[in-house]
Amino acid sequence: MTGRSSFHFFEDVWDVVKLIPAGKVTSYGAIASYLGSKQSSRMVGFAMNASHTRKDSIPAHRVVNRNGLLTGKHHFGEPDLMQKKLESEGILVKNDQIVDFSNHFWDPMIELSL
DNA sequence: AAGGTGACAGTTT
DNA sequence: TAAACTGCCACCT
Repeated sequence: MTGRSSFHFFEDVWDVVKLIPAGKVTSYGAIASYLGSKQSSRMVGFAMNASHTRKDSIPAHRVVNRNGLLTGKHHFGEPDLMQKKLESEGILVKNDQIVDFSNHFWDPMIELSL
């Protein structure tokens, strides 16, 4: 490694997001932490924004902030589309917040560490 | 080419 | 206690 920062942060983020099972959700910070840059949670959100430019279907609706709040719902075309998708997977959302968030939380650091 | 932006999170004042 | 600042790194103009 001669200082070559070939970090495809976005691709790594998308790869993790695609591994999130239906009915589960995770946070930006959890993904960033899994990638080794827990302070880069903002980039994870930005990667979600860029996910629209990808041909691959990124389940961005399974990624919320650490409060379980659907902060990115505004980027799904329709404001309620994110909530609909989550509810369609069995996740109950109330007032833009995931009910029983910790019960549906999927930590890549743990699940992918096996 | 350089600067500003962004769907967060943690720390400090 | 709550509010504000900083860190982080790729993408867009």
